[in-house]
Amino acid sequence: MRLPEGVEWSLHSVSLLAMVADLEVALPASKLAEFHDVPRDYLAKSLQQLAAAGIIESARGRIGGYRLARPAEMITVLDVVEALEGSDPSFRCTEIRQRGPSSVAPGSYPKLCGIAAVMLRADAAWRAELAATTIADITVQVNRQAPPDAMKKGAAWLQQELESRTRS
Amino acid sequence: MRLPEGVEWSLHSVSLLAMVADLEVALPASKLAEFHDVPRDYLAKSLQQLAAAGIIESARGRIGGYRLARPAEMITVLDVVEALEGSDPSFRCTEIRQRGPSSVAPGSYPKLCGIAAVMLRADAAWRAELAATTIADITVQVNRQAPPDAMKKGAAWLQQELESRTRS
DNA sequence: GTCCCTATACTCGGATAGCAAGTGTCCGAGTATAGGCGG
DNA sequence: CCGCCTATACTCGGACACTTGCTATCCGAGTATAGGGAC
Repeated sequence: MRLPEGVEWSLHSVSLLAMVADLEVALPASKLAEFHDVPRDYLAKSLQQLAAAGIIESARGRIGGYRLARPAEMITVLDVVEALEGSDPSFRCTEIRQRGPSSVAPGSYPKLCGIAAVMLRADAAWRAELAATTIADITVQVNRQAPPDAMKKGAAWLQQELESRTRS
Repeated sequence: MRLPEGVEWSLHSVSLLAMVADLEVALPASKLAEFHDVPRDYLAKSLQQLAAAGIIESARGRIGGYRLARPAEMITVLDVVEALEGSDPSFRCTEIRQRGPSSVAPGSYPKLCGIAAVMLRADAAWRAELAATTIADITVQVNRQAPPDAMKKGAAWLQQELESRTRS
């Protein structure tokens, strides 16, 4: 069981979008990919899913790109993960208890077998933990813990790249 | 992110082994597969992993098969899952924060970036939930909630299949 | 000088290959029993 | 009749195809700007 790379890239990208939200500019997928040094076109695939889920907004055209669709405080890590992975639990009960030589009438089984119950409980705990942190929390921590030099370099790179992209 | 089918099959198989532990007989993979109506050879693959992890014991030969390696109270659901999936977290941080135009000397970054911290926290919560339930808990719940008819049919089938398998 | 129009450069979006992992199956290695043979 | 030996039937264990989903890439659709031309 492995989460796709796109999850990590998306979380970093959304966090970056949150940090530049004040600038009122849209960051194109190419810049997001370059900033994180990841494949542009594949990252774009994930960004499209985030846009379809209403987490970020896309704008086409010359000064197009992506921006947050709502404040970072209202975007949880779970929102991002579920936009990419879906909301189905990782464990899927195929009801094998109802098959084989011990099977009886389907209606006589309890709704959920004990094994599925445990797995779903664990899945719920996982999601609850992801829902407890917002993108805003991430940015606060980044601003607090990231190396000052890295912050300056990143800000400088962004400012240079975004010159002549002032929103009319 | 999807858990393999083998996880479900293994949990059911281990639970069944726990319920017949008193009989002092070994259940072969073929019987376990038939009981759950799943592919025998592929289930065997999972059972081998469980045996390698020390959760169940295998015996070859005419009256061979699998049995629990220790009491069901000492086998958690997490033990079974990790025997199959490994103990690596589902999220793997590739340290993309250290790449791209904002990168600085590797030593200056905090040990764990905020995003990885959240994901690993969620992973820990998932594992903690799985570790809180033992196979013995599962069997208790099965004995309590399973349809009595199914229990009887299963017991009868087992008794017939296991005739002439009395452990010397 | 001002307005409008067109060409352009840049963007997102979906469709198209390559690869790893999950899924399913097969055959060989190993062992306890059952039957036959010899004493 | 009793003990030993061999053949057998059954088991686990690892090696071999197939399918699904993740990874990576390409090309077409759409839009705001910039420049040039007409008034």
